[in-house]
Amino acid sequence: MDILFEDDFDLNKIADCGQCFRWEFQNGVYRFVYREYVLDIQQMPGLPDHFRVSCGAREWEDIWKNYFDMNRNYSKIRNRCTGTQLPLVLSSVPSDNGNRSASNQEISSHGGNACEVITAQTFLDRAVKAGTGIRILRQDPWEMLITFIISQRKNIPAIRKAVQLLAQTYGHPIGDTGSFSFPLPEDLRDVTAENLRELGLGYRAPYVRCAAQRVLDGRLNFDELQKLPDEELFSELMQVEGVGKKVANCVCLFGFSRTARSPVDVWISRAIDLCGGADPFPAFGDAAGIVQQYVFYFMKHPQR
DNA sequence: GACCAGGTGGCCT
DNA sequence: AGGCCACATGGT
Repeated sequence: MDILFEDDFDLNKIADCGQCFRWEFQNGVYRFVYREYVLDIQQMPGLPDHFRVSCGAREWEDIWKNYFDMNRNYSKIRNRCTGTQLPLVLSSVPSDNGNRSASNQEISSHGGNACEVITAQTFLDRAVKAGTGIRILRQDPWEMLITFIISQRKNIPAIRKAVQLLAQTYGHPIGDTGSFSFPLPEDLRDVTAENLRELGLGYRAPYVRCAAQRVLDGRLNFDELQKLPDEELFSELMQVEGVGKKVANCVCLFGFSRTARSPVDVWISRAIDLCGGADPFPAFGDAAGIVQQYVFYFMKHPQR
């Protein structure tokens, strides 16, 4: 089935902005997995708004439209969040080191860093522009909890590998797609922390074991958590061993679609420093998490 | 072979 | 409340 998207939708950025670790890319086609569903999706060459998906209209409406957060207007949010007035804080950011002018190459080859001084708002505006096309996926809360527990002190390729291994080992094949489901708490009922260590999870293994146990014995109930306001949801998630502020906020944002939450990791922490030291994200209210995500992408792709 | 990665919990002032 | 530190492992 072919679809025309009117709003922001850049598959490269959606996949590569550090929110999702279960996508694959092959021959121009992206694959996403949600619970028992697998979607292959590709942008039609030369037609930026046209996409071809492997599912029919029914599955798109029932599953994937929600997964891709298609009921939210991202271009409107971008317009509302740029050009606003923040306190004037000057910061030096590395300037466009992706260009290939001879003089810049010379500077960087001698270890020097060309910098320019801009305001925090200019920095944020550039980040939003660079991240245009990102959408915050509505992923499975349990999968987000485990994934972001695993994510701590790992880089993104390592997270992808660990999550993939976890699915291959304790999930199950989905039809004949070659993809695997993410293991449910029941799938981990008889899996020990030692078993999980064998996957290379290191000190995170008992955290994953503990999270599964909390769901199995009813102390963690995702249907109940859905009903809680942001702050209470956040505190409940913080009760899980190995879940601190950052992971709890990631689960709120990516698993419960709480876009007012803005996780602070090492990259966002650097961005906050560039903005003068005060966290600028909460001021964006319900869009805080979305702006944060644009900035996270921008920090990792400064040349765009 | 350093250094770092979408951090957290515990212990110390 | 805030500053250190160990923690397991793999990517660059």
